[in-house]
Amino acid sequence: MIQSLNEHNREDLQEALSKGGQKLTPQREVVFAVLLAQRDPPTVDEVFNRAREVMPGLSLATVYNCLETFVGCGLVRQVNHERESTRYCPNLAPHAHFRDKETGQVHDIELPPEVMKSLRSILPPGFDSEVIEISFLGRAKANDSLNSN
Amino acid sequence: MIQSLNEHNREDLQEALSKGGQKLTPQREVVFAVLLAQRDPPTVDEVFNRAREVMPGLSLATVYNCLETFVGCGLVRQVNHERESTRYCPNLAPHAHFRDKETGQVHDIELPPEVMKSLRSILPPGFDSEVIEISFLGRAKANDSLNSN
DNA sequence: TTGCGGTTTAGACTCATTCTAACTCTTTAA
DNA sequence: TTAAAGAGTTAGAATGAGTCTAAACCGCAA
Repeated sequence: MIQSLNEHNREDLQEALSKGGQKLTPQREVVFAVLLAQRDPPTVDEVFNRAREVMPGLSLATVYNCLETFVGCGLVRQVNHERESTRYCPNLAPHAHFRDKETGQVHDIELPPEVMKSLRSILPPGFDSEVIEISFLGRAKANDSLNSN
Repeated sequence: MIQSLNEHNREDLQEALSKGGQKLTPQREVVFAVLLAQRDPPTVDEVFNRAREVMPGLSLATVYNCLETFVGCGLVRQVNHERESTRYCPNLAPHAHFRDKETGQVHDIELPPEVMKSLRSILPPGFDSEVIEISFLGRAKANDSLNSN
């Protein structure tokens, strides 16, 4: 079940939004709370359904808007896997994603700085990259609850 | 302009297809030739348009079918970038993709074995991965024709 | 109180991709 | 030689994630 944001998280959200010139709204609070509550990370549709339990009038368009706003403010990251629905994850530390072929679950994989460095080193001169996306596809045994929060 | 396949490439195609229990057809030859002629790598639509110059009756559905068949036979790789149209690339050596933020061009980046190894090493025990996708987003100066073939 | 800008809403729209059913071609069987 | 079967191709309809649009809403400043 989705709780509302605690003081700390609300302040973080507030601050990040106002830095980006955006306001804190009830809808944005709920959507953000959903993201923090269960870091699947969820698709827009999943966010929508979870948020509606708390705010039944919420519209899908608003969920898209909120998530886009969060991305713009650097609060969450988009995660794409092949052609599947985009997922949104509030983990901002550099990390890769592992997608379980069988269950479809997505796990965060920590990215140590030396790996990041070796990745950056393979770029030919003249290539400058801001974003690196790494995703694994495979099978994960047992460890079901690695990144449920 | 798209040339037809040379002996060597036709044989490769032929062999890969029959290994996968598939036949060589005129349409598959044309689509494969398009992929080899210009390794953008192209979207389905681009393949479709280029192939139609040579085979005007070709249908979009067939292009989708051919490409899917090639992927199944291990002849080409799908490349996804965010939510953009899927691209198809005949480079099977392990490589990452670099997408130029400004031009939208996609460049292949070679992946040295030691980088592959260090990537694999960050997976927690129990995680087994067959496919690793790495994509950079950024800016590439000047070197426009790095992987036009 | 009125007006304004930003936010939210429902529903229409877009567009890549998939599905479907008819058609063609090649091969095998009679 | 024809018939039946099976794979491949085709056009067009269907799907579904995401975007757009125009109207309604809300908090705030004049």
